[in-house]
Amino acid sequence: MMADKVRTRFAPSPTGTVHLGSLRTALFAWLWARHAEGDFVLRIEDTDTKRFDPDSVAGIMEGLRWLGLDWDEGPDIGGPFGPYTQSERGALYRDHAQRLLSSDKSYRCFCSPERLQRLRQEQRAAKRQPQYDGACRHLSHDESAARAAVGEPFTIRLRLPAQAQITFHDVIRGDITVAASTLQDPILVKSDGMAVYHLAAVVDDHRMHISHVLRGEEWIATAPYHVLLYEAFGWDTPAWVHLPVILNPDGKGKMSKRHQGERHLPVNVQDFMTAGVLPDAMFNFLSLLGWTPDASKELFTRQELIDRFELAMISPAAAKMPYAKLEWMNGEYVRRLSSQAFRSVSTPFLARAFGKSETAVDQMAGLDYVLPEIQTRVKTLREVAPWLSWAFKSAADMEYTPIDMLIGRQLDARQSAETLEVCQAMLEEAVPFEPKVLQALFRVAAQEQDMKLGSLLGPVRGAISGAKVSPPLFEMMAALGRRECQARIHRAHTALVAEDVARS
RNA sequence: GCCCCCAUCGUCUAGAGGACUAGGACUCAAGCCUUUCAAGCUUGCUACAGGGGUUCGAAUCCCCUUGGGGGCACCA
Repeated sequence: MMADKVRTRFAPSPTGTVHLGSLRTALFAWLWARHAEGDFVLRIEDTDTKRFDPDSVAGIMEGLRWLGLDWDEGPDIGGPFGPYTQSERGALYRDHAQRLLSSDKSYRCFCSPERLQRLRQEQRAAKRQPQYDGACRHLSHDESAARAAVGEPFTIRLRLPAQAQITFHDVIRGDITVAASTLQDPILVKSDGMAVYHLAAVVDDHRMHISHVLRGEEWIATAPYHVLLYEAFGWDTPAWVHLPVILNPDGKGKMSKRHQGERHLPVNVQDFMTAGVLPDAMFNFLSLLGWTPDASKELFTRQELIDRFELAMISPAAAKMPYAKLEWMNGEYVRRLSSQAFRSVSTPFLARAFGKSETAVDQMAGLDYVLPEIQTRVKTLREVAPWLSWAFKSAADMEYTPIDMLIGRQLDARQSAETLEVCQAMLEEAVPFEPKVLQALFRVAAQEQDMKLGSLLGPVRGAISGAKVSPPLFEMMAALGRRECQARIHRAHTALVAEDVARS
């Protein structure tokens, strides 16, 4: 046995993408390994061939890398205790099952799935706990061996020892005691010869020297089987750490997509990636979901989180996923980005939103005027594009409907048109065509017209952006350039005049 | 139905018997700032699920009730 080195693992089954709850489990396991300068292992649990999705392994790795969780051993990089994919470890499990069989700690069960299902139904109907009735428990060695030799299909079940109750220690919750009467001899090996999770996970965790098993609390109910298996093999158990589940925002059940309806709240790692959540923000946010390193603050660097992480400080209570807080935190991280960094992380989102190549977006020099302004206005990167739709159009594409967007506060259509005329005339004077110069000019104009700056700017904002709400005007204008601004104002003016005629 | 886990503001949480007139953050509301919308700053609202114990003293320990969650597969 190795020294008491901390070794944790993340052991997803490749049946889809990484779910929020799994991601948090992976993060905590990683934090604990890094905190203790131990190892973090990635293991793929694909013993269920029916549900296996070959593409999902890549997705899992992509998600972990995105969050910044690197693994020291895993299917792609190997390691001293490989292979790290359970489907490649079948012989090992069969060998261990055999050991249990020879020592009579397990037995062959010839019951068909149909019989078992019927049994469960009857028990449920009788309001009793669905449980294996132990039909094959006392088969003689000879009969068992003979039936197997003839080729009759069988599973292997663990023979639970006779004891009143089983107690194990959970790092977060303390001792948990379960009455043995609620347990049944669990299947270890399926009739196709493949190990079931319980066997595979226990054998692997032991062989891979996992010191702390972090997993969701949905595993508490089956933990006694694992403890009993360790006992049957004569091995020391790892420390058990059952993390609380993450609930839907409405508190109804575990986080899942089906509960979100039309709202499409992000649930899988990829959802958060496409929503434009920053990995650093997600890392910070997820760390604080169930754990508080310091009650007086919310924003922590990765290193601070690693340094302070403590398993025993994790809350045992399930939490409803606080999306609003994630958004807020992501906004904090967005605002802390340098202008350059913000531009580069936004580029892919802009390219996708406007159907352009990233290079094309990169070449739009004018964006540098407005992007820093947008940086304070978004919480996620996906929100950047809607602030910039005006930048990806030409004057000819501008549509001013409803027309109100061109009408200034306390002005009518005619007055708004006149305002545009004044501004139009002014644009030639703006040299260079920069936000500061434009601002100075417009302030003077507002004074001369005896108008509030806001009123004067209203129609121009509409003309330039095609909306009543937009990024700061002068930055937009500088981004577009003099010619384009003139063209838009002209077009808007025409629309206003037409409106004025229609109204009178 | 049975077993297990959990329970502080609307939400995420601090709190490990006295430092609690229960702290922070998000959300929400108001004000300031202001070029629309944000951001920023200031202020405000709101909680120990209920009932019994233990104790000089309980949000903190115990029990019951209630509520919520998880589990009860040849899935993980």
